[in-house]
Amino acid sequence: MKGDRTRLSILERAVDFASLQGLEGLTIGRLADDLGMSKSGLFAHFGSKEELQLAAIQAARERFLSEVFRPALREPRGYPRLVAICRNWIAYVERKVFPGGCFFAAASFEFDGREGPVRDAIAKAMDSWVESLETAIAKARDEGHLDPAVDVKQLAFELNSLFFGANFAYELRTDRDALSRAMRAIENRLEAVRITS
Amino acid sequence: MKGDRTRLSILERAVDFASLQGLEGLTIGRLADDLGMSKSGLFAHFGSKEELQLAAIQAARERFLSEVFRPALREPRGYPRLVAICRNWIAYVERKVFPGGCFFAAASFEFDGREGPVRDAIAKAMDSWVESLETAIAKARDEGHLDPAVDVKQLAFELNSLFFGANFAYELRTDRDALSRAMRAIENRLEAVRITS
DNA sequence: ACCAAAAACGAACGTTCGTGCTATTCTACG
DNA sequence: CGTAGAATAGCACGAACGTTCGTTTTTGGT
Repeated sequence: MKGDRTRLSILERAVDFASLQGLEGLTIGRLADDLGMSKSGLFAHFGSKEELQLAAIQAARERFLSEVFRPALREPRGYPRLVAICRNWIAYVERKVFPGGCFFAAASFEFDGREGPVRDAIAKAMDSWVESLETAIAKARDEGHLDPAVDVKQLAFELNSLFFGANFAYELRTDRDALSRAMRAIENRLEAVRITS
Repeated sequence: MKGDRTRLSILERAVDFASLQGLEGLTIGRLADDLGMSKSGLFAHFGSKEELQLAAIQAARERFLSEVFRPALREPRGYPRLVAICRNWIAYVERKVFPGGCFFAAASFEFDGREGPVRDAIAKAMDSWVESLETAIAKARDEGHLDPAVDVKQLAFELNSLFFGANFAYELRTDRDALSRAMRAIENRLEAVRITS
């Protein structure tokens, strides 16, 4: 179906737009103009702005997974894979996978004070991401690469915080050193609980 | 002047609104309704929405300083003051000084992809905040409370990242443990470079 | 108590928003 | 090919947006 292809290309642009202007600032008229199509033609693909937002979140998730998470699965289980996830995250900001910086960091701070399905979808996506991080840490521990006493949730919290801090300093403050600083902090934190036999 | 009083009460509400709906989602009509005054009456105080946003940023800055930074000045210079700043930051999220979570974290991620005076004002406010953090660290080092070899910018980056991570987990994920986790990470990080004589 | 100045109001502007409808164009299968 | 059904366009709507303007109310010094 042609509609499916169109829908996908709409969502790709929608995700880019949203990373720059926010999910609420994402507007059907501007998006349609940018794609050279009519408001109503675009609108018909989703039926409501909320559905467009929800679809954009899923599309962003897909892009994120294929840029950050899935490539890391090529690395050996345990510590190497955990480090690869972190490295990929930093690279994902540097390569501007989303032109306005991390889509999910922006969406998280945009919707944390609101209610409704969009907020819930973002919260769910972030829960799933943090959970993946925790799983990667737990696997590294179970493989004997990390101190068995490591606090999995605590470490995942700290790594994720560093990701957000990196995105902030890189995007808003245009601090060129932000990403290397983040990577250094991550490596130090991981080395502290690493077991090298 | 009565106008000054009105202006201040407008800004207090504007800042609360913005922390919930974003600085762009902050709307003159809704704000006027909420305050029981007319759109045009409110508008006249600022002359444009952009001026309202800029004034709201300054008002938020004032609230932040008096809740987080200034109280810490009562603590002795050096390590105690640095820890007080961190503690106050965590408490400031817990006490919901801004009802939608940290105003500046939200504004940073909302405007990092944009251009113009509002973005610049936010960037300036954040530069100044990070600088204050760096100064507090440098003072603690100079007082002999921290390892003289401590990387000031690196440590400030990491502390700030943990603040953002705490706000994220507390507000979006409604993780009750987020703040204690952040505080634990901060304390561990500071203890690692502390000099106890 | 008066009166100029300051503050607030009410109505309207042009624009853009999301959303419905109906008509037209395209697409893909028989 | 032809044609049913999908895809897109066109147009209109009501609401909300920021903004302007002329008028009315309130304020505070004399």
